[in-house]
Amino acid sequence: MADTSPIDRSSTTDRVAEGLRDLLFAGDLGPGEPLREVSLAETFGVARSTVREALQVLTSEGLATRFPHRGVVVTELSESDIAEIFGARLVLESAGVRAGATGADLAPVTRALTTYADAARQDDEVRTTHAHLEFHTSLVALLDNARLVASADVLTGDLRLALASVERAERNARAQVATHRRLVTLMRAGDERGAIDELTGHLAAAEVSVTRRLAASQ
Amino acid sequence: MADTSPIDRSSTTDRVAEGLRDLLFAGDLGPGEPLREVSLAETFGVARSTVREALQVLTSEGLATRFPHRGVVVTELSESDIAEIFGARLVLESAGVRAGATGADLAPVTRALTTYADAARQDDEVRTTHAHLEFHTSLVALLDNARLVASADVLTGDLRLALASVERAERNARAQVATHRRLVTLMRAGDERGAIDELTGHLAAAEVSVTRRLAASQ
DNA sequence: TGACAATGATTGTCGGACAATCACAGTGTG
DNA sequence: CACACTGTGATTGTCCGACAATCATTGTCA
Repeated sequence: MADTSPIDRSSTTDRVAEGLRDLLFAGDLGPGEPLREVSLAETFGVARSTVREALQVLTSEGLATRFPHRGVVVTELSESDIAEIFGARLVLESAGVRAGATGADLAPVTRALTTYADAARQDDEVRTTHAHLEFHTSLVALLDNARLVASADVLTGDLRLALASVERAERNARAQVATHRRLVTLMRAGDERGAIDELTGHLAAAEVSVTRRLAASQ
Repeated sequence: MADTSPIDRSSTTDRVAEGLRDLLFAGDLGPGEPLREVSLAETFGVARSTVREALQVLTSEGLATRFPHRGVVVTELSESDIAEIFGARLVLESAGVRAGATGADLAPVTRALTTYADAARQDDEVRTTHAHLEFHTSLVALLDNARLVASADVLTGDLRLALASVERAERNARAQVATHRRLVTLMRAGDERGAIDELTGHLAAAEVSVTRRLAASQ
């Protein structure tokens, strides 16, 4: 349990937070489920104060929500939350696409696209989803702005959380990849308008897909 | 000290965090200054664990920075940090301006502009600065997306922090107001391109101003 | 001068304690 | 029977004290 790796620079709090993130993303803890301090302290073998700090980290990332005097629960996303997340992503990613269509170095994006395509070809759902999100992050990264990338990461984290509890069937993975490849091509050609349109369409489609799946899971 | 207001729903941690924010924004605690847990606990009359939680809040807001085993210090912004902040603001606010130029209700923006102009007319520097930042936030608010507004708030918070230690001479307040008024006019006219250009120019000018002042303060 | 050890300050984590608050079940009353 | 009230247990919010680990600094010695 206490894996004291060669050089473990991370604090106990960080490790607990990481462990909790894993649980959430794996779907072991579904939205709305309470995160009790004492019980978590026991399972992780740490003090309650440490768990509290870890929970505060998760809360500041939006993965968990604190209700005063009632505890912390796994964040539940409403339909309007989903809409907000996709709206925010559109703002950030389209700004990245604009930069990409007007000169920014596209190498990182093409690299992300390649790994995405590879994962999809191998029908590895987990890796595919991850690579997909990585690709979108790479769009924001075109802006060369760590703060914006961090914001984008928070958004995708929230999404992963919402989707963890839902069966992640993305049968048309190949078609998805083609869409993204088209986006990159448009950027490379400097077609700003076209690239933005492609992105907008893709995100809109993804939003309805996510919303529908989420609604179905209740 | 313990002002038990009529209905005080806030936790001790929240109050300490708020107190710390006040100290930072007032410039009482300059960038780089350490925030010692025990000493803060004594001055606020609370336990060290409570201070730790408050410090974690400040840290997650970017106002403070934690160096493992060495403590928390007031965040110091480098020149590249400033550039990043303004870059991020441009992304968020120009998206808001786009929305404003294509139909979004401009009432909140005009209201913010009015209070800004009032403050500037009265030569109230503190209020003027605050209203100025409020105006820019209102641009992002046009997107009707709480997550993006929160991100914008963090950015302006970082800026306020950087400027707190610098003498806040904004002698040309009237000219500034005129710039913003022009921006609103362009939005109202639906001149997307023009409004974006106006915003871009304004932010660029502000960036050099801030950078210069910050460099001079060393 | 420069490597090294001793020292003091501070953080990271632990454990326990207790009041305040919440959720809920049981009780009594109209 | 509906409804307000009260008691009870669980949980959080906050406090306190403790101690090892780490860092910064100072003093020592080759």
